[in-house]
Amino acid sequence: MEESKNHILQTALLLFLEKSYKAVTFKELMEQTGFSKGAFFHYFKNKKEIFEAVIDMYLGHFMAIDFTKLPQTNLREFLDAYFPTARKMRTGFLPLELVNATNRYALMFEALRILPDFKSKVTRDEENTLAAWTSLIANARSRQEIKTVMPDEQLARLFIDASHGIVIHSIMTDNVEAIETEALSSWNNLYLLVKA
Amino acid sequence: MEESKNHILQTALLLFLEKSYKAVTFKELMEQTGFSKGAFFHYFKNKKEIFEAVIDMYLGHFMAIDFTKLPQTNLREFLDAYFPTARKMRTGFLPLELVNATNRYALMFEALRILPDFKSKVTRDEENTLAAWTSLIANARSRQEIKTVMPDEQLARLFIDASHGIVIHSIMTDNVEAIETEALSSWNNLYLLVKA
DNA sequence: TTTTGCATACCGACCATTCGGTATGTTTTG
DNA sequence: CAAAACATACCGAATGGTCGGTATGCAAAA
Repeated sequence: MEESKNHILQTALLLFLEKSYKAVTFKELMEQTGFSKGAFFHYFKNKKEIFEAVIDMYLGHFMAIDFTKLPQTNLREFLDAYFPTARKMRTGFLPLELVNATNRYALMFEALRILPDFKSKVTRDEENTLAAWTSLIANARSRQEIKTVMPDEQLARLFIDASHGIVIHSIMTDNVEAIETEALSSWNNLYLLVKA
Repeated sequence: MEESKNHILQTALLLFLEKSYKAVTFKELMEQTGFSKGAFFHYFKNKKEIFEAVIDMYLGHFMAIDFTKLPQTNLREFLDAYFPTARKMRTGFLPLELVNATNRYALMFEALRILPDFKSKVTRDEENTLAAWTSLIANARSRQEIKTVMPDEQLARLFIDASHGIVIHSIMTDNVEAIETEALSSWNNLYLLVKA
């Protein structure tokens, strides 16, 4: 039961990652999962409920990072630990090559438009992220690791927006392989600007 | 002829902005334009060709900014002039409220996945943007407006990525109205960090 | 100057296919 | 044997696309 349902959800996630909601059909879902149509309607009420379940799972496993697993006082250590930790969170769950940046963002936008409840979850996630960074910055400042007149939250925003922006820029320049490297480079530049 | 075709394209753009390619149907296109199905197939070979034409028009009128219309040596003036210029480019063409950030990015992602040629155009656009910013930074540095050890292009990236990232962050925090304000604030913070 | 011929612009009925969804099985499992 | 886990057959609606037709304009021919 739980196994079949998970199999359906993982397969559906891969499809929804590469195509829009409407573009994914039961035909494909059946082919990719090996299940018949009856199985789908046994576990889910309709197509939208499958999509909702997929997004729920996706949000839990892929979107936000668990900041408690990262250094919370030392900014330098935080930056260096970020991507290894992020990568570890996701491995073992899905073929990560398919979960590339373009598809991840496309899926987020699709969910934002289709699922009314999704927006508030994303908002909460992003606010938590901002809070975590802000607290980190404040700690780094009080430890005199950094020194600047910029308020904590605004500096936190510079780091966060840089990481979002690098993804978009990398997508647009067809250079998604370099996202981690470029993010580290930009974070480092920011860091040097505010280092005490 | 040209008028009818434009009417179709503008109406189709609005639909493709708010829904995915597959989710937009001829039924809706007919209702919104007032044209019959025959008209569409008179002007276009099929649905995909309509989408392509829409994206072509969209790219020309909405995406990139004309950097020649902006100050190219003074960074401060450039930042202040950016959004007024950008806004001017777009007015008079479509109801801009509908062309909000979420829909614009969603359309870009959809086009990236559906139209094979789109990626290269976006890439070229983004590379031009980077070149323009880099040149601007170089000028500002040689005028001693700014002073930092960071290379021109990397500093340009910080500004560009900040603007992309702010859009994403604003979408995720459901705060798209504030995009311009926040971008100006972040740009200003960056500016203060590197000002001579 | 009128008529003929043809191209353009558009309509709407029609078509095959595909879609999501249901109703009814059959098999497996506890 | 009863309930859960599927499979199969089928349905109505919607989809993208076609096709024959018409109304209008415009240029060449008479």
